[in-house]
Amino acid sequence: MLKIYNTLHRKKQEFRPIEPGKIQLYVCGITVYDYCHIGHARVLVAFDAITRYLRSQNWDVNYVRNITDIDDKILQRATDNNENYTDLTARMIEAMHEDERALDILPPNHEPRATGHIGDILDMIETLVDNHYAYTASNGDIYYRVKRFPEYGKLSNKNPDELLSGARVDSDDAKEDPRDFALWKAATADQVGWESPWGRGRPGWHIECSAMSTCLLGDTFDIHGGGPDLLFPHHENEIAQSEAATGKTFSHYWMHAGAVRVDNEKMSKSLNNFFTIREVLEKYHPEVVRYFLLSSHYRSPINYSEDNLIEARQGLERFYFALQNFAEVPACALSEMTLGGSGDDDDNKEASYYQRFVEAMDDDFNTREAFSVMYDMVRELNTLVRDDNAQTQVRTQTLAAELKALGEILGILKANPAEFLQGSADTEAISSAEIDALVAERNQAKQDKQYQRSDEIRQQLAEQGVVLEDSREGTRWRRE
RNA sequence: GGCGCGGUGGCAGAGUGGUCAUGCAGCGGACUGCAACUCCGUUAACGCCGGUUCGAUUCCGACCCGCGCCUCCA
Repeated sequence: MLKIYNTLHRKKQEFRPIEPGKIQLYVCGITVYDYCHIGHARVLVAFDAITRYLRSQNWDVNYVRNITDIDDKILQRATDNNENYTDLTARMIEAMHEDERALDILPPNHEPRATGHIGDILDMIETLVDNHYAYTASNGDIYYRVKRFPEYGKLSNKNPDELLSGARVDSDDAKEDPRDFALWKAATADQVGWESPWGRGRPGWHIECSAMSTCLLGDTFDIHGGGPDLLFPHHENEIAQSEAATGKTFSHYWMHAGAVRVDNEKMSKSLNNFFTIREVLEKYHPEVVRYFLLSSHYRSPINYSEDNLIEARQGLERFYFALQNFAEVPACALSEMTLGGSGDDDDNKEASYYQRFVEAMDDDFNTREAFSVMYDMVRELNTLVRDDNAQTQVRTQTLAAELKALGEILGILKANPAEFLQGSADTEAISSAEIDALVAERNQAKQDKQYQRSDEIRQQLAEQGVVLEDSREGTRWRRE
């Protein structure tokens, strides 16, 4: 039974789909005015693992993740760069897609753009105006009338009256009420804008998500997700807009990822202490980044630091150490996964590794718990490999296949083990060819019982961060 | 001030009313020409104070500390 923590009710709830077997999922995507950072990566990776898992359990997931490609920050940045805003967004969208491919993030089913849905946005605003949930202000902007939506604050658990007295809301003279927010902003002829019944203008920040989600998923859908800082006001405003416009419940479940911190400090645009995905990937293998992001629960705060990334790499290496004993790991269908931890096939009382994995993931996507099941598999696998014999060969192969199949659900263990452990040569001081040559020389020395020379070479390579491992099959090496 | 989250062994990080998380690191042993990998064993934790209970890290209450949101940010 799948359980999901629902921000709306602040508790874990059994998941009940609107339509059996189907999940309509909307996740707030990126406002494309800059490169994606590690906080974006967390949301992307979390929902990537979640959708992969749900699909593995035969849910028909319709995953929509939008791109906000018109917004004040975009216009500001384009002005600063002295370029057309569409050139800026096109470049950033391309960069975002590169980052996603690098992290092995599967594309969503739909990736709507705000500028592609201006008509839907205007339709929704018109409905809101007609129903007095919105009004035209003296400055030509159209604002949402928060006072008319009594449930305002239900997602972020805020009292509307207290929001009114909250001094930090800037009181704009044009607004009836300081809590009101813009649905449409008037634009002059020389500014970016679209024609509308209320004159030329552009959409406000929150309306595009209401319009696009309704357009693609219907008035009511199953799950709405996003980053932690979108909870208020963005998601609260989405609810206000959509539920006022349709008169129906907007989303049944709300999921929010935890914040990413950097060296134990809040990461934010204003503190300018954020790392872009491309910066991070220059230093760490994409799977290390994925593993790091999935090694704590998706709702917990997570701390981006050198130490934690190194630890993540070491954790991932344990999987690859086990897998490198196989020339090729066969594929394994999830329906065929039956192996349990006892090592005894007749023992049906013990839950299989796969059952335990599913149980962990069904519990609000507990990826860390899922990893611990996989580590149990690693231990058994290593033991089987060490005590290699004819009786256990089938189980060994099957276990390796199952491990890899589970890794695939989380988007890891897809690399070639040797390549993963050897690292990428172009960023390293010593080339693979040089290493191979030294290894060959050392093996000759070993054969000649010239152990002093052999140790010299080991030492020399160790200083360059290369570790040698002798085995029956020969010497293999990896970069630390 | 309002709302919310959390404090677990050296670090990271799950979980549970009563023998095990897990990973990294440490220690002892096996393996190895030496190592690495691996395996076996092992050390070590549940912020503080009360309460409920036969028994609480786990439930309840108070307290202390940290963090987030309330303003653009995933």
